Amino acid sequence: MRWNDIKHEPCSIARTLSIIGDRWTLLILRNAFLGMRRFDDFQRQLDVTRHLLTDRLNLLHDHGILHKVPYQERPTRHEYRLTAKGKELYPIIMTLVQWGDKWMAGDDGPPLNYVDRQTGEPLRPILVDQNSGRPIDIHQVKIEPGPGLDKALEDPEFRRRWMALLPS
Amino acid sequence: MRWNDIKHEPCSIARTLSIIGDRWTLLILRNAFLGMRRFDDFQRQLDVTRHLLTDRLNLLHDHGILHKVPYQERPTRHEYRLTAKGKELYPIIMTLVQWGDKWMAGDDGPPLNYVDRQTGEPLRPILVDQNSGRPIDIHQVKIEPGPGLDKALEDPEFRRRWMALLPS
DNA sequence: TTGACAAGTTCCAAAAAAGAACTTACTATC
DNA sequence: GATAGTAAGTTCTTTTTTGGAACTTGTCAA
Repeated sequence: MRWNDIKHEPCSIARTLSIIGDRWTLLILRNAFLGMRRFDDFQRQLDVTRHLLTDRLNLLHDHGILHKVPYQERPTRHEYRLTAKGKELYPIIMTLVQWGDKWMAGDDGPPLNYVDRQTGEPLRPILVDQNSGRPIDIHQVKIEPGPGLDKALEDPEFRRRWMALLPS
Repeated sequence: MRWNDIKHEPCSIARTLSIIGDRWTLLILRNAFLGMRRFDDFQRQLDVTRHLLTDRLNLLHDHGILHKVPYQERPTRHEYRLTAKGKELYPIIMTLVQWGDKWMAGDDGPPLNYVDRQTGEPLRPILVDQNSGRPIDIHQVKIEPGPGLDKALEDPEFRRRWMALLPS
């Protein structure tokens, strides 16, 4: 499968990764969540080529994850800010942080602490089910066909590849 | 910055992405979380080259995210199973699913439903703070220097790039 | 008028991924 | 015991993506 095809996969993970699943986009978003807004700041922090950065910022803009707010005319310069859609990526960032803090921090411990702005207490993010309030446990989760599946499975190619994974 | 350098960044997100941040690894893990274990099954489902798949499975194995369990001798064949460390990536997968279900599902709705195995109720994952039980809100989170930061900032190169982002 | 800057764009070289054929170490079958 | 089949790779070549450096545009500032 080509990378450019995965946005058509009948899978929310694949579709999400088709936008943010490349090497740099989540790091751009990390910086955005830390308050960064300007092209040059991203460029200096990430030390990637302007070419690549232009491409990724435009991609995030095209997908409505960042929007451009002019901060100067003649020439027009934009800030890149998170949209509501973009801000909802925060749980993804936080779960990445949490796993990294636990498994990738060196002997010195994690480089940044995430604390509650009001209480100053360290945050311990945990994924729970909104209905029951119980932590989501992998063994507790069951996959069922959803409304968007039937259409996708009309394509025999998809059926061939997905059959093994799908709930019967 | 080169991709191969990001594992040395003083940032848990960057370090985590140095393992799972490429185009295919999270899709491999998605399949693993759906119960997939064998090389050929991954290969058929993802339709990537064996070369790439070998590389990624070895990488996940090297990092202790998958472990190999022989299911046959002569020749030895292995199953790739999630370790405890690997299973803890589940919240990342679930938050990706959730964002994708909301923002990337077509008109037909999401392709798969995630339900509670016991009750059959749809799961609504939400990230909360384990202490307070309150949903993690981006405006509620404050970044503070952590124990691993000082060592990293001894490198003037890191300081140059990170200064703008760090809490004062 | 000259220099600098922000945000790109163009061009070329280097790295990564794709595709196909080949290899190894078996098992099963005729 | 020759032949075919299979799982998991490996090697080789082509294509795609990324990186690096130089160039462009529109503007401000000295």
